[in-house]
Amino acid sequence: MIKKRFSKPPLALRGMRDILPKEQIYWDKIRKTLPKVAKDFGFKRIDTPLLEQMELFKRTVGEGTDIVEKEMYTFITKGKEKVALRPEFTASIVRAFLENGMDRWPKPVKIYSMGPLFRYERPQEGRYRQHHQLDFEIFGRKDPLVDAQIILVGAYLLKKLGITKRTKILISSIGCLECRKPYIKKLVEYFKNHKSGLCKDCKNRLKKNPLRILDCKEAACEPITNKAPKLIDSLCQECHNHFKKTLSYLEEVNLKYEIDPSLVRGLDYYNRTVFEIVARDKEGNNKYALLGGGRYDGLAEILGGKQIPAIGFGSGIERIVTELMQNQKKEKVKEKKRVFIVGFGELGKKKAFQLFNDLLSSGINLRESLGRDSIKAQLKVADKEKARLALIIGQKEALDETVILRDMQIGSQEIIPRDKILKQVKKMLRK
RNA sequence: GUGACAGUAGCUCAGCGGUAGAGCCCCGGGUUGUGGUCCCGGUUGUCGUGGGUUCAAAUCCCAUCUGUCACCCCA
Repeated sequence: MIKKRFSKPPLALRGMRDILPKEQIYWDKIRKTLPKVAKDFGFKRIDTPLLEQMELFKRTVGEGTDIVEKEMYTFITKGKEKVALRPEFTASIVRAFLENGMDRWPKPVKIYSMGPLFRYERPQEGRYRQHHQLDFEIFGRKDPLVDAQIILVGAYLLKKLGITKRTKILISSIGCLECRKPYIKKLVEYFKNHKSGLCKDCKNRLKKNPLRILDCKEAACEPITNKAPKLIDSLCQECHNHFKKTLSYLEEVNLKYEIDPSLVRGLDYYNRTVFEIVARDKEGNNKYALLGGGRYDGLAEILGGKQIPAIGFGSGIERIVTELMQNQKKEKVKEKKRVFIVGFGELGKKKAFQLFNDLLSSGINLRESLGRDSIKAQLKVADKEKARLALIIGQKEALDETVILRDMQIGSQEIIPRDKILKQVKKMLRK
């Protein structure tokens, strides 16, 4: 018979990975923290389908862009419908918002979600085709206090996760369409005048995506981008005030921020406040964004609803996990007080199995390896599992209704009557 | 989508035309029923996949897939 190992089929699963138990402990921490943070701020959970009509994202992202044409995970179903694996949360959530009449809910409507997102990209570290994000959105309020509040949610979340140390809040405003259009004209003009000094990519961006030039990392471009007109300085009066107020609210809750005019959102539906919380390395350089978001007052309208002001952020879970793993020294201190059950011989195994069952709801952290025969092999596993105590039952103990209680640290042991064992174990563990 | 490099045991890797290897992990044992150290033994591979060159390919060539890095892009 030919043994053929089943492995991930090629092509279709490029950029997909398995998340193993070792990493899951950090995911658990996020899964546990998220609802608590949500509750503290009054956010309710929503889950939307992984699949949406391709049209939804085409409309929100804008047709003809790289995002739609080469980076969206799209396919055609048996029923010949064009669908896309969701590339982001916001569009799906706004769709759900409109479809479920949430604009009639008491405002503000605060919802959060967490789950996989997909992009059809060439994978590299930290950029998988399936990745995961958590997401917070507030609908129905255009007050700048809400802008500050959503940033506070992000900062609070990171704090609860224990990764405040090397983070920084970056904030900017990209204004509204009215301030942006003339600004982009001005910007393009400026870059055209300095075109010779720009790097090759930026010359390209000049036509396609002039805003991106602003955060080009090429040394050659830096002096030019530094002196480029800033969107922040071209805001209309209303947007300017909104930004000022947002900043002052941040100060009220002691959030330190840095204004970063190079913050750009790739999508048109964003307006006014944009922000990121970035992780920094030991030297203080920005490594990558842990979360990022912004205001999108126009998105609901794009999807055929009425105008609904909204703001939110998303956060890449893989990156948070990376951060958590780096702080891991602190995490793993807690050593579990484990109790290991050993049974051997036919009768001993039976009684040990029974003891295991009896202790299940006692709150004791139990382990066993009763599938092994020898007492030696079982104690070996007990040692590997760092058990504090071992409860041993062989033929003799089974008949006498007793249990050997062995202290794995000292190596001492005593014989305890079966009906006193729970009490004795608890007593020993308290020490 | 473009370019560079890589893929050999569960993991880290050596071998680079002539019988497929090491360390770690895993499993078992070191006489009656006791772990950590030590000692002994064992399992594991279509050498990523397909084709070609050759008497002979893990080794050379081509294609392909996957990964890593950089670019494009970054919701």
